[in-house]
Amino acid sequence: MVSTPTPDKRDTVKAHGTIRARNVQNIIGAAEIEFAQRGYKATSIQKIAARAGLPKANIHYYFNSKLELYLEILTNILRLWDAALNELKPEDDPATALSRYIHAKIEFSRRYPLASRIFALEVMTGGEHLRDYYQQGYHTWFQERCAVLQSWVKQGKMAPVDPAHLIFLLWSSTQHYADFGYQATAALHGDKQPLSDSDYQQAATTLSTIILRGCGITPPDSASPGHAMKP
Amino acid sequence: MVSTPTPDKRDTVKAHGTIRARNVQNIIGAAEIEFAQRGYKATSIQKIAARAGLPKANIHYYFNSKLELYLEILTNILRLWDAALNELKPEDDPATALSRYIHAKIEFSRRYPLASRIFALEVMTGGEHLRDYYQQGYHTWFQERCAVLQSWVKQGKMAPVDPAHLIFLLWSSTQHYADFGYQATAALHGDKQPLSDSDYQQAATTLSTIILRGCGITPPDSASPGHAMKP
DNA sequence: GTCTATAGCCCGATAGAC
DNA sequence: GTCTATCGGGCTATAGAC
Repeated sequence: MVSTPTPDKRDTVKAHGTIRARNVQNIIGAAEIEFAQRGYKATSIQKIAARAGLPKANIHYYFNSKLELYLEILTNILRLWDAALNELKPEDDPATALSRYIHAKIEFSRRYPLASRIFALEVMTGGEHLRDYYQQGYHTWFQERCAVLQSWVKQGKMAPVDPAHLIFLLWSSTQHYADFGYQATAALHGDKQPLSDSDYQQAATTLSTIILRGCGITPPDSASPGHAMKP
Repeated sequence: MVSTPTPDKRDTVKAHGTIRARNVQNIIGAAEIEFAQRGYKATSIQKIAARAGLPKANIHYYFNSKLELYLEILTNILRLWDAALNELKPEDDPATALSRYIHAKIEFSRRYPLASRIFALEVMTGGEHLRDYYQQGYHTWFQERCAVLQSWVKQGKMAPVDPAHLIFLLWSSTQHYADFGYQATAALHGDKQPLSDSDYQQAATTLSTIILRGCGITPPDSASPGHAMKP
């Protein structure tokens, strides 16, 4: 899920970097599982090494420290994280744009629950390693995203709702299926069988239905095209 | 926030238990802060003792192990956690019942963010200490709660939506302000000033508006009493 | 590039003086 | 009831043989 870190000794060895790349990927994959299961501090390099099938000193060979490995993973998550929201534009039709956004986020929860959980654990434990990220223009970026939703309200495309809290609603309701997947499974199925594809589909359509109607938007594929909306 | 654990030596000392009770409360309060900040495994007894202003051996005097102290706190949270949802009854008017539920959960996030975060961290890291709780009738309890919402649908009190996913939506959207409070603060205010009372009010009214309208329910205090609803 | 051995630290838990 | 001292163990990180 990431490019190779600082290359070294390009000349002495054959060095197409294939061994390095393979090991780095292996370590990152194992680390994602472990960090998602316990959070940064409670995860030991020993466990990561065991999952990767390597002696733990090898982790230190590719990543100078536990923190460096963690930041490598966390930074990659952040890069992906806000991409979806950036695609919302003032000229969009909110019916299709919001519905697509909800389905995309649910799909993200289904496919990359580890990334979602690593991010959530980081935020919930104080976001110590996100301080720079949040202080470098995050507030203004968020305001710009709110402005897009606000422009839909002004154009009469949706009912007047607080854009910031609507965004929080979109985030929380969709990420719930990754972050609280264990609870959702226990509630829905009781047993250990994980959430099925149809569970995720049902989640996406239910959320779309409620949130779009809640914003006074007629769903794109809905049956009743003439549902009224208050100014 | 809890009763005293196993009492001992009731006879030899004066023993109104006032010293014990005070120390236990002090330790639990400090432990809640620490567990909420880092999760169970990453929290050390040393940190708890430091925050409580005691030598760490004293924690072991009142609680035999770190796990016992943690379970004491976690169990108390669980006791409170589902009380609000249990108050929803088939004969209720969903407009007032759901609105009240949303406001109550937001208020809970505002007043007890530590409890919410401890619970969330526990679930997200696999719920190792919740296994008994989830396996002892949790599934059937959840189904009963869904049945209440389903009865509202059948009575024509609200639009047909999947009750389970509606409950997930209610949980996730309200707990978001406790669990992701740090992110919400960064997004709304940029600076370090925490979420204000008016932020929580705005959250509650926005969520109520969207979710109730999304379920085809006319808000209790709303202006238009005749808003139509699909069967 | 790989792996063993170990230094140096912090942890949970306990013993025992006061 | 309180607190110091300490044991045994797991941790991050590094040194150095192969």
